Amino acid sequence: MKKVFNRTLITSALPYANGPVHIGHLAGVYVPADIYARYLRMKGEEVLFIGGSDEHGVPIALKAKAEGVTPQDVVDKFHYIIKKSFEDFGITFDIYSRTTSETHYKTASGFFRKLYENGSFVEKTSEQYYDEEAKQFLADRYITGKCPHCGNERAYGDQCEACGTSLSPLDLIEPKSAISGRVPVLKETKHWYLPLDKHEAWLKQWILEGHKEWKTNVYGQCKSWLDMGLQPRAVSRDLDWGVPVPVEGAEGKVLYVWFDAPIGYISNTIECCPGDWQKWWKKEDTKLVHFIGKDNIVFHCIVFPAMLKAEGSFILPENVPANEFLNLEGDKISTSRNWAVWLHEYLEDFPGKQDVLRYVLTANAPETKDNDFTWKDFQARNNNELVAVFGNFVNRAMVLTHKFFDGKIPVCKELTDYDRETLKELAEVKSALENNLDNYRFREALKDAMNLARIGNKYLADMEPWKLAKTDMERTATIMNLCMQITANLAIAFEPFLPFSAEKIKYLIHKYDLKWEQLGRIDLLAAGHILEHPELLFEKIEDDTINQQVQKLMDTKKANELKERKAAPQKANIAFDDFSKLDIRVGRIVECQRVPKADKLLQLRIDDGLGGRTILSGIAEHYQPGELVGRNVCFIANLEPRKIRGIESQGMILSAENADGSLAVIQPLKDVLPGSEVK
RNA sequence: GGCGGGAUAGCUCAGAUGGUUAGAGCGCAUGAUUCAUAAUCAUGAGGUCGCGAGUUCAAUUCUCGCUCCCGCUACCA
Repeated sequence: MKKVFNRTLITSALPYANGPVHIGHLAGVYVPADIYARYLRMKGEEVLFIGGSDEHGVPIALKAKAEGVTPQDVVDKFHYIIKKSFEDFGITFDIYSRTTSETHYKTASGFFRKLYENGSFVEKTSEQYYDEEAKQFLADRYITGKCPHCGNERAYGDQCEACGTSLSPLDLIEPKSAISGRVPVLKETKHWYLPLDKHEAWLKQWILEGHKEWKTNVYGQCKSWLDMGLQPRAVSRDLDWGVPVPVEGAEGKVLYVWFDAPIGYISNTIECCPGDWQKWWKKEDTKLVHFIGKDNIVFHCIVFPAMLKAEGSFILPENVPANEFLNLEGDKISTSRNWAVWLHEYLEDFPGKQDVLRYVLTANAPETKDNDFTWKDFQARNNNELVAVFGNFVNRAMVLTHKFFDGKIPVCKELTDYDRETLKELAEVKSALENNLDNYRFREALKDAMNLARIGNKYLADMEPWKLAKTDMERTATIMNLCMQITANLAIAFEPFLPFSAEKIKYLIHKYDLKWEQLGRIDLLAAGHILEHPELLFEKIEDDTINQQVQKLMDTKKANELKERKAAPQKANIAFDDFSKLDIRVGRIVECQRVPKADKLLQLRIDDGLGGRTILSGIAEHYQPGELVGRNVCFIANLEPRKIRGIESQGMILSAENADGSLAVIQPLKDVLPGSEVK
C-alpha cells in the first residue's frame, strides 16, 4: 500500500552555533535539502523547509566561559553569521530560527511536560560531581583533571583532547571544577530518562520491515543499533544553559541537547506558521523528510521518532536521506583544527560564485561514501563542465541568435527527423531527472541536467547553423529557435541546483514564469520574443585563485603542526614527598600476548624480582607481542590494581607519547636487575 | 573485538533477481570544426569489477574467509 502525500515537510539538521558553517555541512545537508525543496516548489507542491541554529549544550556554555562572555553572546554571534551565509548562498529556508527563541522554550517544555505527564519517562538517581562553591552539578565538560591515559592535566570529563580518549568524569585523576577550580564532591542527582528499550519492538518493525527503501548506510546503522539493543537515555542535565526542565524539583536542570534540538524543528514550524503548523506535523498525508549527516542517523531514525511516538500525536519521518562525510584535501574537516572551507569566507573570496560551489558539492556529494573536496577538482569542474559545457552552450545560442536574427527568437518551421530525435532526448531528460530527484539521488540528477546542455552542444555541432546561414536562412531560423528553447529548458532543469544561474538565463531570455512541468517543451519562447544581449554565465577560474586557497590551507596545516609539536606546558611543582610515594621499578618482560577482543591491549608478564606480576598496557597498536619479550621496561609498581576486561592489571608500563599519538615504551640504557628501583 | 558502510578505468562515481563486447563525466590520444570563455563534436586507448576459496553450465554480481579505508562501540591504570 503506497502512502499518498499532499505536502512535504523538509527539515535540515540544525547547525550547532559554536562556529560558522563549512562545506561539509553544505554538501551533506543543506545543498541537497535545498535542491529538494526547490524542486518540489517548482512542481507546485506544498512544501515547508525548516532550518535553525542549535544553541544549547555544554560546548557553547564552555566556549562562553573561556571567552568571558555569556552563552547568549556566543550563539548570537554565530547564529547571525550562519543565517546570513545561508541566505547569501541561496538556501531557501521558509524559516531559519533558533533554539533560544521564546517559541522554542515554550514548545520544548510543553513537549517534555506532555511526556512527563503521560508516563513516558523513568526517573533515576545517580551520583555526579557537584561544585559546592558554585552550588551546581558539573557537566562532563565542566570537570577537568588528569587524563588517566596520557597524563594530560587538562583533560575534560568526557574526553581528553590530548590523546583523544573518551572519558567519564569519574575516570579523571584529581578532578577539578572548571568553574571554581575546587575539588568537586559526589552528590546524588535525579534525572529523567527516555526508555528507548520500551520502544524497540515497534522501531524494529517500523524501520527494519517498513523502510527497507532507506539508504543502505541509514538502514544499516539503524539495524546495528536495534540489534545491539536500546538503552534508556537521559533527557535532562545539570546545567544552567538550556531549556529548564519544567517540573517541580528540577531546579538547575535543563533539557539535554539531543532532546532539545529536534524539537527545534517543531518550534520553528510553529514560529513560521502559527496558525496551521499542526498540519505539517500531525496529518498523515504530510511527508516528513530529515536531511542530516551520518553522525545524526541514530537521533533522527531512532531517538526522535521514539520521542514523537511517546508524545502520541505526531507523524514519523518518511525518509532520512543521510549523507556521509566530505573530507577536505585528504583530511577530515575539523572546526577546532580550522581545517575547513568556511561558507562565509567562500562567499567573500568568490563573490557571485555560489552556483560553482553548489555545483561542485552536488557533483561530488558524499551520497554513498565519504568523498574528498579538493580545490583542483573545484577548478576543473568549473572550467571543464560549467564553463565549457553549460555556459558555453547558452552563450553560443545567444550569440548566434543575435548575429543572425538580431536577438529575436526566429520562426520555427518544419522539423527534420534529426530535430525530432534531439527533442525526444530532451523529453527523456525530464523523466530521468524526476526519477533521480524523487529518490534523493542528487548527484545523478545533476548529471541529467548537464546532459541537456550536452544535447544542445551536439545539436549545434551537427547542424552548423553558422554555415547554413549563408545558404538557408529558414532552416537556420528553425535551428536557432530550437537552441533557444533548449536554453529555456536549461533554466528550468538547473533551477533546483544552480538557482543563480537559472535566474540569469531567465534574465537573458526575458522569460521569468517558467515552471517545472514545462520542462521538455519547445514552445517556451515565442517567435519574435526579444532577448537580452549575451552575457557569460560562468567565468574561468585561474590557477592563481586556486593556489591562494590551497596556500591558505597549507598555512593552517603548518600552524597546527607548530601547535602540536610544542611540548605540553610543565605541570605544577610537587613536593619530593609526593614523588617518593611513587614506586617506579624496572622489570623484564617474560611473556607478552594480545588481550582477546581488544584492539589496544597487551597482557604482559613482568619479572619484577618479587615473584612476577601481570600488567595490561594499551600499546598493542604500537608493538608486536614478540618484540617486547626479554626487554627491560619501567613500570609503576604501587599503582592500585585494576581489572580490565576481566584481567587484573598490577601496575602501569611507562611510555612516551609522540606527537602523532604513537607510544614508545621506556627502557633503561644499561642492563639492570629486575625489581631495581627508578629514582 | 562487535556492528554498519565502502573497495569497479589515471581521478570522481554508476551498475547488474548471476548470462555473450562492464558504463558515465573529467583527464589522456587522434581527427573534425571555428558560432562560442582555445570552448565544442567524433573516434580511441585505458579495467584478472580489493584478495582467496566455495556454490553454479556460468560470478565482478550469491556464500564463506581475509586485507585495506570510513563511522559507531568496547578496551588504554
